[in-house]
Amino acid sequence: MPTSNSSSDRKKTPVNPPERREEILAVAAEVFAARGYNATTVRTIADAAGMLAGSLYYHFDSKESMLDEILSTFLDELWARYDAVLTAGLGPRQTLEALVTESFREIDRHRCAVAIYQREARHLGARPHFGYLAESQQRFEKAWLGTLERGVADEVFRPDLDVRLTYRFVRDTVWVAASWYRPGGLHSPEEIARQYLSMLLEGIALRA
Amino acid sequence: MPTSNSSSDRKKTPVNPPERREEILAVAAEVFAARGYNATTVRTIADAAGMLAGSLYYHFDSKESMLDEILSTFLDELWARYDAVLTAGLGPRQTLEALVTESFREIDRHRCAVAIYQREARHLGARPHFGYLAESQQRFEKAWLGTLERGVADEVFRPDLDVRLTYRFVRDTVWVAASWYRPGGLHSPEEIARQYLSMLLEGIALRA
Amino acid sequence: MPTSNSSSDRKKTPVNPPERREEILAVAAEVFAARGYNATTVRTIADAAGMLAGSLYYHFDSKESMLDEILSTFLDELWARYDAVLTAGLGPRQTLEALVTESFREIDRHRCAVAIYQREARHLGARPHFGYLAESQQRFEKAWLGTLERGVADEVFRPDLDVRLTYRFVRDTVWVAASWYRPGGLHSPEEIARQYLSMLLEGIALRA
Amino acid sequence: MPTSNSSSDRKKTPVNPPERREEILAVAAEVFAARGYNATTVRTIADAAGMLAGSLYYHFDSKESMLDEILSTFLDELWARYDAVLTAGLGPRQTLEALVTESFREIDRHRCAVAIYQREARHLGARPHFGYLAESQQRFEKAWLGTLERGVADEVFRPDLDVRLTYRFVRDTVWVAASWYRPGGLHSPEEIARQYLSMLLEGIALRA
DNA sequence: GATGAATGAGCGTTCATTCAT
DNA sequence: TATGAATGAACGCTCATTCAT
Repeated sequence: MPTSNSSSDRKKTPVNPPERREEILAVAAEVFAARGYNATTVRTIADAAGMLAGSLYYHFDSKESMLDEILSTFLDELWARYDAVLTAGLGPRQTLEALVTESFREIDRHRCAVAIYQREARHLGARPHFGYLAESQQRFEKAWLGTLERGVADEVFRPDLDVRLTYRFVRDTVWVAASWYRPGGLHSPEEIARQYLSMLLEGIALRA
Repeated sequence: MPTSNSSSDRKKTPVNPPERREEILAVAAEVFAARGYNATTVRTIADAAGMLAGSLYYHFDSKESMLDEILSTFLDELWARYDAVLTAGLGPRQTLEALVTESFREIDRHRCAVAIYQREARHLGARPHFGYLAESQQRFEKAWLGTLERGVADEVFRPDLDVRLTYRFVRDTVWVAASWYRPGGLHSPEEIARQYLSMLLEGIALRA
Repeated sequence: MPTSNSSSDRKKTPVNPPERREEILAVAAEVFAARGYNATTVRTIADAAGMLAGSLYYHFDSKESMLDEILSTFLDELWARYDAVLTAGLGPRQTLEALVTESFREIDRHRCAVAIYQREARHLGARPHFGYLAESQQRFEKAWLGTLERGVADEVFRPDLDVRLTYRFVRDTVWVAASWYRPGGLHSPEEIARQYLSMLLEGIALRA
Repeated sequence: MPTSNSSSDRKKTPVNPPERREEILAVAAEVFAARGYNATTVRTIADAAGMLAGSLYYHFDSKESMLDEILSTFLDELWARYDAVLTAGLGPRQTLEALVTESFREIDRHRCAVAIYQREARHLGARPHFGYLAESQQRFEKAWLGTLERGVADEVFRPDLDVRLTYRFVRDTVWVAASWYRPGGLHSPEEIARQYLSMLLEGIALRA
């Protein structure tokens, strides 16, 4: 189908300026993820983008606005996927599986943004402009905790589960994966999700 | 009564220097953990320690040397405990249980150091002076990976386990706990370890 | 009617370039006067002129060259008027009255240029390119001082006058008026001149 | 009188640290007055104070806080003197004379601050932190305008006076003097005041 | 004539560090 | 032991200016 082909081409050939912004943003995300936001200088970003520090300010208002755009773009997409899962009318186990899978997929697509989020969300959430980070955190907790609780109520998860503790364990394991995951490596996001879900649901002990 | 005298002196007049050092170090660990090493100024540490920034340099060579001492003290103690477990001749499941338990205990004792380690180890490991971080990382991997592999070989863990992936999941879940664990909270380290091990070994799904 | 036709064209299509220049110059003068030369960015001027900063450089060599043109245009006109007065063969009192009146008229016509001149002349005079500012200052002093001295010699001004001091007082009062004068306000330039001359010549005290 | 002598000495010998602040402030005022606040770099101030730019921040929060301290110190003193005059129960002519004299004295004491005030007050007044500048401006107008109006009512000033215009003329002449006055020059502040008052009250025209 | 994108110098400010007292 | 004052490098950012299109 040549039509869909040319439509995807349109996104890859550098026809229009807006792409420069996103190039810079990708570079910035990479550096923020590698060294931390505070430890990253705008000169480092500019170097990596092949320009001078001052030139960044033609495209962005500030270093912080780059961070903002990286994080909010990521969260917007994440929540689009999560909401699709949460409104699909799945049972608790299927919901859990879908959330885990989407999470690892998101790490695949936005590895840097996730890593930055992990590192900076807590202290950034305090600043008024980044209030959406704290909000997201709460929606997140509600989604996961609710799913676990529903699973216990529906008797698909163990009745003796400490759901708060379990929520934390799961949340951490999933997201921290951004710190070691490399796209194009041995495991696809779906494979990682499958492995993790197997461990989480069935445990690692061999059954008698 | 000379006993009570010397005891009250200890709090008012600086009898023995080592204590001042450790006070400062504890304060430094607290703020490093809260705000990140780079985002922490020596003035913040000094303020919290009730002195001026310059005065810290009587006790320490540099900001980095404080970080160094915090991390190496923690790792020394961690490895003392780990080595005790690893040389105790336990089976793989008991070894795993003991390592998890010791890890949560270590988080309880050195919460700040663990949090700092999590945040900074990767990029610090590159600097020659902090080579011991990378070394520790490797010993760590060997201990956990070996235990998992031994468990699979001994048929106490599932044969279909991807041990590398499992290692990463376990390592992350355990150590990231430092970011939310609060000493003196609802759960003791041992309780948290028990809950996590139950989840890890048996899974969260309800058995038929 | 070709006349009205060409007259309306002049406002819509850019027939002759010189007009664009002067539009920009007027805009620049306005913002230089309002915020000071140094505090004015070329972007501010360009915004107000409805173009991008870089585009200004098609019309002008530099920000400084705009300032230069504003000030020299103003001084050229000022001196044309002053010279007309000074060569008219008037007595000292009439000369003084005419200079004061022409000065307030000039403020009316070139308010911004006068305000800029007030603010920047002193430190600009040092730069070689703006030498004409210092020259103008000297011709200015000669004209006013000479008139005052002639007035004392001719016994139309008080013999106990400190002419240097009087010169400064008069000069300052006249030119600083540019900072509060608004064209089209309550008082015409001639009315202001009349009031000031009345005060200057007769004093404000009520005579017995 | 040795007592008054030693008391003035106490201000010149550099005994205590607070004086460093004021040295820097004096230097900053000098440079602000000479080149304008915006055009002055902190490096210029630091150079003139014999230190590096960063060192200024040990003594002051910011460049703006230096400006603030310069202006508010000046205004505090000015208003102390003005209030003394205004509450002394003098007649309008004596009040006018006293205000003019105090103003020139203030120029003598705080020449730089006055020059800075002249240049920057208008646009600074807009910023909330410098609201006191606008307030001062209003008190100022009230004091002078009131005195002139009282003088007209009491028939010591001419009945045909446009008091608003006269106020502006007087205000400008007095304060702009800061731009040419040099302490220790030919004329004392009192002498300048006497000359200006003579001109203002009696006029410069020779009486028949 | 004007734009979009970049340059490079310099700005106000921060901060780890030093050192005489 | 601790302080007060300074250093100097680097930081985020601004801005006059350039230039291919």
